[in-house]
Amino acid sequence: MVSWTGMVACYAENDHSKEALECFSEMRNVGFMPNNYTFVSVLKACVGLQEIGMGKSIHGCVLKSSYELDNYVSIALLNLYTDCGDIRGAQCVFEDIPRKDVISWSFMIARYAQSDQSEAAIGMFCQMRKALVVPNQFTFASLLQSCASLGCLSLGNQIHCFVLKLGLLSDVFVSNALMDVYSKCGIMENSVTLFVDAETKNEVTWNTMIVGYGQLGNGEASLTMFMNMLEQKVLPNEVTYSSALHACASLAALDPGTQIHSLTIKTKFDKDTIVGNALIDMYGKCGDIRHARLVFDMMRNRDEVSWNSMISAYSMHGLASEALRIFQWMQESEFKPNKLTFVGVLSACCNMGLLDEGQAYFTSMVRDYGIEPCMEHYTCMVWLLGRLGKLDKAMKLIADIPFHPSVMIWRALLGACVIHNDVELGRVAAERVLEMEPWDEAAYVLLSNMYAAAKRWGNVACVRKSMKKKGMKKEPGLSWIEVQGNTHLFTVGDTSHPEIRLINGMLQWLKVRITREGYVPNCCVVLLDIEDDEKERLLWLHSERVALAFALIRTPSGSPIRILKNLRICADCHAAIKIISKVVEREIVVRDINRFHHFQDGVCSCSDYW
DNA sequence: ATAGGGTTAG
Repeated sequence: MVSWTGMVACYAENDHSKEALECFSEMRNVGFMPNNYTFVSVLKACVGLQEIGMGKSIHGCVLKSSYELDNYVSIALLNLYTDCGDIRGAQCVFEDIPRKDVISWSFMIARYAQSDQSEAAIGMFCQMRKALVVPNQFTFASLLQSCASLGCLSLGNQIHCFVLKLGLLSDVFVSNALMDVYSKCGIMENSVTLFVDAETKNEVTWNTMIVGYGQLGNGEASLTMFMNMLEQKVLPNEVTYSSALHACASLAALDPGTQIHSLTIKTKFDKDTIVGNALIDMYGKCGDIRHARLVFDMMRNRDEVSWNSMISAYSMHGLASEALRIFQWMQESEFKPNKLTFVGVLSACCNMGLLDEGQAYFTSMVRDYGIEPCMEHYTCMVWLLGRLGKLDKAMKLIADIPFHPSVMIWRALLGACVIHNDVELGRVAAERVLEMEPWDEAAYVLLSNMYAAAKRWGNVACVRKSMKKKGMKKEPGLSWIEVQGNTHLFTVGDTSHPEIRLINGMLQWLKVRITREGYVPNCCVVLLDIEDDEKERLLWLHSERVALAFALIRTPSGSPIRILKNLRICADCHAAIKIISKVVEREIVVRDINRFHHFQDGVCSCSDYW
């Protein structure tokens, strides 16, 4: 009997699952009784072959055998059930274990945590404590994972104390998991403390910090962590690279992003699907749509995220036909469009004002793909209708939304009202926004702009007053560019730059040149109660123009210029930059709060619809 | 005699 068992075990251990199963059935045919070790080995082979049915029949054998459910066999069974997604089956096996030890408890907690059943994982831990079983580092690592995904700080603190009491903080898995809890709860200070005090650090330790900062929107800190990690000679893995690229994307930092891309090529991590997806996203968000597409084309193993990222990237750049071509191609591939795919597709239509197409995709999404529209889909449709001036239809759509409209929906409607000067509806939209987010300064500013456009200066003053009462200020218009690794930031009428005299000279020259090409200042965009020549002067102080002038001085001729700004680009700057792109023969990319504009040869990729 | 469990990402 021992030799039969030894054979089954040997096969199972060495990845010969098929032979293990054959050996097991032969053993039974010749009438030998399997023991615990035989069961463990053959169950392992079943999991390896995904032979769930076989596994369950062996479970039957185990129950019939004279052995009481052994802890080793029970773990093998738990593994079998959870591996085929039958966590309830596993729970039943677990309940029948006569003497549950720390390993069986920890196993169940781990599997609940991994299958997104955080509450169940925590429930198991409570039962475990009632059963007076002492948890170990494995238990805590899993428990903390659930705690992190729930973002439950009070529980995290309790577990932290417990960990300290048991002296388990020195375990790198436990301290990593605890750091993650604090970062998911938004308390990076605590994560930093743990990070600094950690006895042992591995690449996961660093990744947890990089990801933590990234998810809290602190791209700079995330990138700094990444650079420190390189300095400390800790080897990055695919998680590191994808997260660092994500930070670059959030900062629209093309240079660091490109450098990290080279690092991934050197280390071969560029072949990783998730890193590839992060590269598409990074290039897209940094304004380099051609490289985004290049990465997409070179990818060996795309997943749905790759397709979605490419569609969204094109959409962000106003290249609706490219976005829709990728969507078409996706449908011909093995991947099925999901919710996020349609967010990309609809926003592509939205960015180009393709009303019929947008409506058709919206209908098809529900009818052909069975996807229930979510808030993002409705936001696209409201903006699509509203932007085209169909404000009543947009309003009707909002009324038809089966759930409570989010602040994004009202913001979209408000934006459309501003463009079409619908003061009354705009006021309603602004009120809704401010009900939900009383500190939304953009809503106040848009409302005030609308009143100003209608020359209702009394209302303007009123809005300004209520802002002042709350101690809120208008978000200043900012533009920035990256030149040789340095970021240069400009505000409206900025005179603080050391090279301001050169910049002003360049602006003067540009003004003369584009006036000769037919530029006429559009003073309507200056919403102040002042004279036209003063308005004209103010237009030339807009931050994007100052940034552009600086870029023309400080970047090599012929290279593309990338400008980032925090607000929507104004109509006059748009007109001016179009002509400038022709005069200076440069490609000028401007990313405003919503999207990218590619100016070249006197035209913009947005076809003047934005 | 011998066999079992864990963290990070789009």
